[in-house]
Amino acid sequence: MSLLKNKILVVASDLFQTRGINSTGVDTIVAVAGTTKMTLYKYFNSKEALILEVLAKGHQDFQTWLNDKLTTNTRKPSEKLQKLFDFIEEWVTSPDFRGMGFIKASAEFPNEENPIHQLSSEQSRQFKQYISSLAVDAGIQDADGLALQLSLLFEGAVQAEQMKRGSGAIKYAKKAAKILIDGALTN
Amino acid sequence: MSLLKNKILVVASDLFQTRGINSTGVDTIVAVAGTTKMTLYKYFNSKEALILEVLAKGHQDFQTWLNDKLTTNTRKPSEKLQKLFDFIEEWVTSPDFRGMGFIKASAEFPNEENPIHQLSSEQSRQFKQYISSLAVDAGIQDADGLALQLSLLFEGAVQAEQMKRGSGAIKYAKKAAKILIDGALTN
DNA sequence: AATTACATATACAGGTCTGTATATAGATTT
DNA sequence: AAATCTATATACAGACCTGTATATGTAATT
Repeated sequence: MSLLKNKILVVASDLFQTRGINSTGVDTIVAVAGTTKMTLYKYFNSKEALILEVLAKGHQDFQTWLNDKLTTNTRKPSEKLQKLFDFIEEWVTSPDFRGMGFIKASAEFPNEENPIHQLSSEQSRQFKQYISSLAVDAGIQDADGLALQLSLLFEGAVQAEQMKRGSGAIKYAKKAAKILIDGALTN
Repeated sequence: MSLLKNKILVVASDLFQTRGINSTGVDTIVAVAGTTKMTLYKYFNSKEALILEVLAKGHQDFQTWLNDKLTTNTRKPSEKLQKLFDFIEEWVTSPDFRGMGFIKASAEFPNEENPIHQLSSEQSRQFKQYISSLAVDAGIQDADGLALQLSLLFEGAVQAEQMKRGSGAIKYAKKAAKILIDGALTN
């Protein structure tokens, strides 16, 4: 991928998260990225296409990062589930944390027929599915149910952290997750 | 309050939730409300002032509704806490449900210095405080901690329901809430 | 009947937005 | 040296946005 294209994606992602998607014009993006609109529209057919790529990249980066963390630092399958929120905490409390793309995007584009909303919804589904696979490996019966509950805690904590940095919500999300996981494991 | 002003508030609230705040122009609002911009700007100094009033009214209506439900249908303090998510489920699954105002608003206005963001943040804090007071009455030690966890579940479920109607997230949020509450009560 | 209060109708100023058109500069390749 | 590729610089069309100015209508009150 072109260096410039990547720069545009990185800058756009940051601006979307910190200022909102609709509030961020392409003029601002190219100014911060140090390029021009002509170049942006060479790599992206429209602003919507740019948004979709930003979302896709953000989700992919997060999933890759999380999966690497889990496979590198755990051995037993049940361990993955229990350490999940440790890594999520690491991610949320990092200074670079800017929120979860699909959460904000779905709020800014509430219409269910909007492509951006649909991608957000799909990413949320995939993340839940990923947690569910961890739960299945850990031998949990209602894996989808637990995955849904954990993803609620996750999305709630990210939401809280987006609303007020340093809220400490993730600490309590972690505690709640532990209770729910332990309960599901002993059943 | 003037009938027209109320009509504008109701229409604006609905449009903000279903199409997004930034994507909804005042022209659309007055067209749907069956009035004109002159009237709108007589009752509201600016679009921002309208947004703030819509948020305030939405939060007040919800809090009033919830509090009435709880005081009418419960006797013991601990009962309130346990029935909390029953009424939240009733609210979320109602056909009129359009999401929680402050969740979407904080996503569309991420800047912490923005008045709309600040009001959203304050409303989130107040709701958490309300749950905490229920927990205190129920004799729970770490009332604030449990309240935070329950509000995470709540915001996560609302987020999930906004993203995909009929996701059933609230059912599992309810189960998770029961586990957390029971655990906190027996400590 | 005249005044007052409220709402409508319409137009527009000034700004911002997306997306494109045109011309230019620099670097690499042939 | 000429051609090609990539990016820049700049301007602009067309649409939409907020907020206001002006003129008109209509109902209630005095």
